[in-house]
Amino acid sequence: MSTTTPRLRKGEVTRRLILERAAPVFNQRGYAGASMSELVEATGIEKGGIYNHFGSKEDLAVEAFDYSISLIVDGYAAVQEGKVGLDRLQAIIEIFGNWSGHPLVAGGCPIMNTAIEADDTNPALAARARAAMDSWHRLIGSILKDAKARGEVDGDVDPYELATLVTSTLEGSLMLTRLFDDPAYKHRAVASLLEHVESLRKSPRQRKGRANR
Amino acid sequence: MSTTTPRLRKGEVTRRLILERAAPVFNQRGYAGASMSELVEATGIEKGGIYNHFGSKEDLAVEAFDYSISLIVDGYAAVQEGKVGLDRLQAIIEIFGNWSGHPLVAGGCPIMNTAIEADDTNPALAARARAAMDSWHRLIGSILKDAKARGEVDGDVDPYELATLVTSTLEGSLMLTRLFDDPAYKHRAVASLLEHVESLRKSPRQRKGRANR
DNA sequence: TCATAATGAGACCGAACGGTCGGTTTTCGA
DNA sequence: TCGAAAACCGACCGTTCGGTCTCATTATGA
Repeated sequence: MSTTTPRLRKGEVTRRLILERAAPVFNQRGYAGASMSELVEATGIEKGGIYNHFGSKEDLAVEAFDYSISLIVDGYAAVQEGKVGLDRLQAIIEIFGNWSGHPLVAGGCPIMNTAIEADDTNPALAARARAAMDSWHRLIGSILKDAKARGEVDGDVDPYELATLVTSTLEGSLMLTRLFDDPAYKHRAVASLLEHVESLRKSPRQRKGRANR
Repeated sequence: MSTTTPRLRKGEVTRRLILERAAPVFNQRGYAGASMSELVEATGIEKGGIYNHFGSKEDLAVEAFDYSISLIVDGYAAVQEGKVGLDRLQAIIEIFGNWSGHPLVAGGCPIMNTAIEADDTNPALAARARAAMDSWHRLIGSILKDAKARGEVDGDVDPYELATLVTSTLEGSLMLTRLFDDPAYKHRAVASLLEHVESLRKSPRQRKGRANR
């Protein structure tokens, strides 16, 4: 009616609702561990209704994964707003240890969960996980490039090295935190990474290049 | 008769064979992803034979996990032989990046795989994963304690911090390496950790105690 | 308004699931 | 050597799996 009718088809609304509700189920129980009957219960949509929108359980899982990733992308985009250079990276690292109470999607990092389950079993899901991880690494790479352009860090800091270190440490610590249900693991990793990133900053007297290794 | 006859019962041989062959199946396909028919195929033992030795699929999975862990414990014990102090830790970190060709058990780290899959779905398996991770952390802690006793590192280096950092980074990088099928991720993490551990060593002129901070 | 396309419910399908069990074969101590 | 115990097989069980299909109902554009 009144202004701004997005004119959303009914079916499209249902489709999105299914994705919203299926995403955490897949993320918590895994692809093989999540059954259609669980998905029916979680979505409130009967099986025929679900299959009206998605061709197969795998199709649904792939789209649900992409939906989860979109939440994460948005979330990490938000925390960088108004920051520049290395501050952006540090903001990302910091927030990683802080959505404990309100995780972006229940069940831990969907990229890691999917990577671990799908690498030997589900090529389609593994490919999406690779794509998501690639984009995450590009984000870190671009931040580092930005920081270099601003003269915050030396040019010889390797973006691959940094992205690998940050990602590995954060993901690994999240695994530990979830396994032991103790955020301390995550906090330790965050502290260590923040320190590491801080150490990359050129101090004024380091201008001459890196003498130490 | 003679003290504990080695005389291995036939059934015990079969039982161990089942565990040996089931372990990589569970590790690669996950608990939910591995079906009894796959296990029958992998072990060469019919279903009735398997259930003759294990009460349920879950029992088998738990014992197979413990078997995988025993391989890992033995493997990491071997690489420390003849080393002392921080060298032990560095040997562990180095070897982590080097069983690429001959992994201890196919499908990646069983602790991480199990932690990721089981934390929200299978309390029994999650508990075993916690126990295994605990023991791993204690190993790192004891190495650090040893290194402190030998005067290699300062007393205020926190063992929890170090164990978390090493474990997180190694596990996370293994996940990346498997996701992209590229050992470079693992190698970068190993290099970074070796450097970090090296930096913990007291240089001779640091003997007086830590004046800074 | 009304024809019709879109949507959703739920009964239904064959296959595969984890698990059981009676019967046969193998093992091994006496 | 022999017989009881151990080990093993594979048909079979009820259940649940992912997926299909028909048929009301609802939404929508002309």
